[in-house]
Amino acid sequence: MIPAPESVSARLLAWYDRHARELLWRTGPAERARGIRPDPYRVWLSEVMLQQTTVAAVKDYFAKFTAKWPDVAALAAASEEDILKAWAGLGYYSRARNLKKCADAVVAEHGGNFPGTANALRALPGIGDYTAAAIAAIAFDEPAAVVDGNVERVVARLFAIDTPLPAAKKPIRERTGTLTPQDRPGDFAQAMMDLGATVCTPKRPACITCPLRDGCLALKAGDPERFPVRAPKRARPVRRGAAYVLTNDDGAVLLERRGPDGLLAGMTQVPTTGWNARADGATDTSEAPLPQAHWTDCGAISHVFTHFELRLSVFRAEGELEPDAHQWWSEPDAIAGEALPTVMKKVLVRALQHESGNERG
DNA sequence: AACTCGTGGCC
DNA sequence: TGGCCAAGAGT
Repeated sequence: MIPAPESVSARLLAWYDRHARELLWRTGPAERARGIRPDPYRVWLSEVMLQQTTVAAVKDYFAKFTAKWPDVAALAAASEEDILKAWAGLGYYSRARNLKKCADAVVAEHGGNFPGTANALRALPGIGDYTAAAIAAIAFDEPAAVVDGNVERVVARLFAIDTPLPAAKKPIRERTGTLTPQDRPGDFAQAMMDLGATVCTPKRPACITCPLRDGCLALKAGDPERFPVRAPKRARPVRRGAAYVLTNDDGAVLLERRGPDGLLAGMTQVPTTGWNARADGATDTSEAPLPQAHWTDCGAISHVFTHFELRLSVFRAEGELEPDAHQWWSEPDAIAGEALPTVMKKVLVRALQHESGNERG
């Protein structure tokens, strides 16, 4: 006997009314009671930031972005470079580039207002099936099936779906569609995600407090943690290369902008060997800028990307050179504002620590 | 369908 | 410690 849809949505919404998390981008219960809809711009911005990213990591970035760019027109007026600088550290940088493209499209093609249907939203850059459904449901009350990782887990358990992901995505979406109510679809979606984040967790789910425990087939089977079943993952290879931290007499660091495609596209880095996901680079100073300088070995840093681990040998030297077209000297006060991904911050910290260590020694 | 694309927190 | 995985999208 499968759980009845009306019972699931009613119990879940009642639970949400008591346990909803208060988040910057949500409207509170009082506003919802008065029929005040959340701002589609803020819903969109939060949903893009939350793609594969935790609530805790997003909070400060969301506050910074909405203070700096309070509406979609302001964001469209900003440069991609400034958006990448503000996004630095949050990861998945194609999201930031698509954010700019999407803001431009909303202004140019939709008169500065987000379209109000999942179908139209789906056509915008950086908005896929999940984000289109989430914006449509939360901001526009469309009963779209909102399926993220939380919902996949909740629904796979509720119906004891043992088909491994990603093959299970289609049946899970269909089940979610049957559960989604015509009334309060946005609250239903957010309730499913809150439930997955706080009760129906990947490890040690708190089934004793779950509003859906009566109908849950995974709990009935005695092992809710077994769901969702996932296909085995591939091994993560180690790649190697070298990074070169060159400073001049003013203490400025030589930086450069990465190309427009691939890993960390458009972001800032110190000069490095040509490491990528498929080929190692040299781990010595053979590819360093200003090769005649005295390069000091500062040791290595390690950084884990989604599908490979990168170990970079860090070298440091002092000297002057004329930056080429995509390079510049970044003064000490400017470095914090550069679009430096975390892996490059590790490189700079390693070079700096090594310098202070030498001074002590 | 399979692969690329970041980062941080958790146990 | 290292594997897991988090409000996925694009190709």
